[in-house]
Amino acid sequence: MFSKTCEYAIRAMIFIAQQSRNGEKAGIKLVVKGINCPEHFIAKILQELVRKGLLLSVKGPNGGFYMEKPQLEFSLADVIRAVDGDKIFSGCGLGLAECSEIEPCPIHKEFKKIRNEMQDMLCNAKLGEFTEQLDKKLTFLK
Amino acid sequence: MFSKTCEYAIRAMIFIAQQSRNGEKAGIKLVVKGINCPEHFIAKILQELVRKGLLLSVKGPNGGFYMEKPQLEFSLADVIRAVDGDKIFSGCGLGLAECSEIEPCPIHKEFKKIRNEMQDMLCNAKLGEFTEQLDKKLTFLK
DNA sequence: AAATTAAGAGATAGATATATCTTTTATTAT
DNA sequence: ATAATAAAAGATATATCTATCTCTTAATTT
Repeated sequence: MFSKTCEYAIRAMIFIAQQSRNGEKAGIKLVVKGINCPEHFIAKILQELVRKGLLLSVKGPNGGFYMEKPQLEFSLADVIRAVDGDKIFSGCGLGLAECSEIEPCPIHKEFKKIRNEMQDMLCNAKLGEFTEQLDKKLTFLK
Repeated sequence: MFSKTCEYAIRAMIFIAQQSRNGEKAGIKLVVKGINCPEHFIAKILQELVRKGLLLSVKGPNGGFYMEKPQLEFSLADVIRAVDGDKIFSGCGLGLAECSEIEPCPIHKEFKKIRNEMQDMLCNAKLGEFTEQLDKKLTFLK
């Protein structure tokens, strides 16, 4: 569904959101421990997300990645769009370049319905929303 | 969503189903014209689908790919499973190996719902079902 | 039987995604 | 100021996906 990059990104962002809501910054090694992923790879991804403003960071001792109110309001859809672009939300299921209402592929309508549901779900899922269930160990990131 | 391989496979299979229902075999060049894809690449894919029994073929003059009743009954889900495996139907949205009801990722439930809808849709879409709308040029494969 | 046609099979090439390594820059603490 | 820390950046390696090429095998037509 999503690229590996995007999966790591979502998990890391939810993890960092959790840490941030609990008043902590997360260094890269803590992120790796928290979501179980390759260190250098997630580092690259987080760099990109910082550059795009979805995430904050500070260098040096006690540095790390963190979020403030505005970042905690970003949705999973925002993360996905930043990493994978929006082809998952808008592209044709059968890969047709010209697929549209006017020139639809055979599953255009059905696909659109499901994609819209997915998009709604992902747009409504804010990064800061997952903290409690994670703290209570009702859900997991690794 | 699906791999390029899978997109080509679905389009080719729907195209061949259309030809078959209209009493024709489709050679590889006709398939390429019908769905606009790389010739050698789709050839490989169709080989595989023949091997797996989702498609029939004959060599030599007037040969080509075709389907009979049983093949026309296969669903898009069958094609997808043959090409991409069933990770799309069963894998965790965030890539967790152990994700399950017992140890769910934060979006397990929501994802499952959408995936199930997609699976239903793809299981109910039989290859032989698209012929009429394609013949009438209400839908398109390229 | 010979020539032609078209799929099957295997090998190779190119592009993209995934992962790792090294060096640099910014921040903090001493 | 200096040393230590941690992210940023750039370069490189590996794997997988996508695409192409060549040769072989099977079937048909003449």
